[in-house]
Amino acid sequence: MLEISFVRNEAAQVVSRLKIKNFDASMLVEQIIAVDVRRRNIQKSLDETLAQSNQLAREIGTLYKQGKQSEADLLKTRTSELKNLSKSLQDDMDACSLEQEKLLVLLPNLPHEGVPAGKSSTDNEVMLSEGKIPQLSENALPHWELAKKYDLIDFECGSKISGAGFPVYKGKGARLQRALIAFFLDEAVAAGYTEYQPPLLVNEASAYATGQLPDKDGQMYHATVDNLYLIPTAEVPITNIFRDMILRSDELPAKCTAYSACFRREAGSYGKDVRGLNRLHQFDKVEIVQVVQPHNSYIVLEEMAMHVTGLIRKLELPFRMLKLCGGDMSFASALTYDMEVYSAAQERWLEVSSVSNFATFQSNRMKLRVRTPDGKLTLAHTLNGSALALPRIVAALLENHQEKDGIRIPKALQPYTGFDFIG
RNA sequence: GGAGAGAUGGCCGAGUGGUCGAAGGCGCACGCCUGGAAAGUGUGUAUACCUCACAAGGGUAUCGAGGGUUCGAAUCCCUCUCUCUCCGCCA
Repeated sequence: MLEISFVRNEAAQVVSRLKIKNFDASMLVEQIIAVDVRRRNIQKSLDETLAQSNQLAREIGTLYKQGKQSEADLLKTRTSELKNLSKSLQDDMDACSLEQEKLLVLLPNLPHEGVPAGKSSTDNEVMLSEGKIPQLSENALPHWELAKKYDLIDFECGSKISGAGFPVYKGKGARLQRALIAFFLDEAVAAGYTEYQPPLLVNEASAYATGQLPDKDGQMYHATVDNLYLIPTAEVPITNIFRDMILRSDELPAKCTAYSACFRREAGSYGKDVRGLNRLHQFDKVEIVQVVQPHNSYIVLEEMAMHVTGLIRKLELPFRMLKLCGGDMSFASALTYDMEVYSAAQERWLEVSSVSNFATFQSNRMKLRVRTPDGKLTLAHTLNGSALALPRIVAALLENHQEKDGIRIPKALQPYTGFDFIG
């Protein structure tokens, strides 16, 4: 959520910068400012009215103490009018604030200056492209066939137990999952992140703070009896650790990492994109999150992106790094890098990580602030990224490293799997 | 799930209707003291919004959240949330 003071003072800038995201904000900004003017006028009258009744109450108190009953009673007659007035003003004020908030959350985050214009994923900028795309033999298999052949993943069994999109990992397949999680966590800890184990179900306030609510309501599983949401990413509980906090500047950067299962309804997805591990309702992911001071958040974004590319490199997978164009960026992001690995048998790029700087967009919603050394309060910047999402990594690992009679495990992973070959 | 106790500022902790945004202590910041430090000592130390130059000054709100009683509530009443203790259940 953008700050109201910013929208008020920089309305033109808000509108022009959101054009990069193909978002026409002119009407919305106009409405917001109109409500803001109304709100401030109401507050002015409300404050005046309350000041009067406070003053009156003080006088009445003094008169009682002096034993001047009748004079006090006389003053009392004046209070009911003020009370009615302040009550109705308060109602107006509440309605106005609510409306303003409702409108304000409809505004996407402003894209960073470096974000290229564009409509869709085809307009993303390739920043980096690395690794050799393997030349597979004629009878190379896609990962879902490999998973079956080597008895690593049972999709049908998962369907029986839960439904499509809930695979059952088995034997070396299950061990590979555990190995990847441990590997990613160890790498993050080595890079200075503190490991967390967050709750997998969160309340409404948390889902709202990171922006899943209200806009992505239908994408989360909702346990309605207890009004809890299954997390779509560990970003939600981890970032919410810092909700309603004022941090000292020496407590930053706060670097957190967490493994979690992630749950996504993926409403509306279908077709070959969802085949095998490409898109699931439940999957595993290690997330990295940073809370930083505003001045260096973009440097930190680069650093986080490098951490992610380092992981992919160690897994010996061909990848590319994209800077997302305005049209392909998420609502809350100011700048996003996507990492894609090449899945050789499917002959397509798969997104395995998305690293974003949200600047103050999340911190404003969740009132996350830093006190700078000179005593001033300012909103912190939040960033996060997948490091990494497992399923597509597994897909690429199986497909790219397949050989005639099995699958080779990259060296970096071998200490974690305990085997170097799946055959 | 049943019974009880509680929730006050960064922390501890006073405060049962009146000028309380809140005593006192700790912590923190700055100053004095000191050769330097400790001790001592003085001052300051919540947040949001409005007014306004994001200054000073002023106003309003906030003592878990929401509602109510009252001229006036941290203090009384109601609802909810959370924490703790005991019992039950349980990986």
